[in-house]
Amino acid sequence: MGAKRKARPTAAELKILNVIWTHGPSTVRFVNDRLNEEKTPKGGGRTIGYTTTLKIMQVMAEKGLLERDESRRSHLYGAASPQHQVQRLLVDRLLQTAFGGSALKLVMQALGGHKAKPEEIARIRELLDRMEGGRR
Amino acid sequence: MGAKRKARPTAAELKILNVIWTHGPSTVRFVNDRLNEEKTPKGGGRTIGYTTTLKIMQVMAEKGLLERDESRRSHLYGAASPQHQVQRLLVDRLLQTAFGGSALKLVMQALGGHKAKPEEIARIRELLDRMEGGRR
DNA sequence: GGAATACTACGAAATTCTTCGTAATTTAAT
DNA sequence: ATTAAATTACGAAGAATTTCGTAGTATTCC
Repeated sequence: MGAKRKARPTAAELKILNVIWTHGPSTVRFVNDRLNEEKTPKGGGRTIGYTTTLKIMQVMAEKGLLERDESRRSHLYGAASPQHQVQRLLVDRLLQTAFGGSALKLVMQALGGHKAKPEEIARIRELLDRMEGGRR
Repeated sequence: MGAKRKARPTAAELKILNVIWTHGPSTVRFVNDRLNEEKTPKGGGRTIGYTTTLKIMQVMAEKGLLERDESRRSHLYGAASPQHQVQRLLVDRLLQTAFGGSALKLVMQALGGHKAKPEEIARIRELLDRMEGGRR
């Protein structure tokens, strides 16, 4: 057992995880560049310092959110848990803290505020069918 | 100007909001009692101090999350925003930070991990029907 | 080799969140 | 009226998060 705690990623940590989930194991430099190339529609176009990203990623490795490969000069950090697992954790957390455990209400909120594409709606219907039918 | 809109409630603040959403405008004493009467199935049954709850609620009033009625000796705190509005905010935030804006994926996660009751599934179908413009 | 470059390690400041202790004030009890 | 109880105000400590600066170490380039 190494890093199996229920570490909940913070906002900054999630941004980093998103980069790594998208691009795979990455160096600090790469992640920092991705974070900074985001457009800032609002005035605050502040760039994140390299050592800031470094530090957070080091902390994440300690927490068990990332795994570090030190075999090369520039360490490679990979996600310790797959994206869907962390998403599940966050959804469950939100479910408990803000929706009293009612997945239905959460779903209604998620769908209610966005005009889902017909295709998405179809996908959800399929999911519902499968859940109901019990076969799969 | 004093009450800022964008205020996102923290974990502790959300617990307080849940009490107030459920019971309506409440005193600090009442909220604190509700928070402490929760059973802690696991070891850490530590009680929250009265002044802790008081302080957080005062801060929440400053942030604009709660509104305070000082007409009586024991101040009454009410929610500044309806539950659904805050839920929407939190869902949107999660959508952006962890699901890349895809409501579909969030919904799949929310539904995937829970055996929804047939009734809930039916409700969601209704919602989908309405989203598609009533016809189908 | 020596200078410039790139990266990690370390520590600490700044912020926010959470927690209380203490003092002051008001209400209730005796 | 005095004492006791309850409540608010204030401030501050502790913890977690986010931010860097500086120093040290390795790599690359004349």
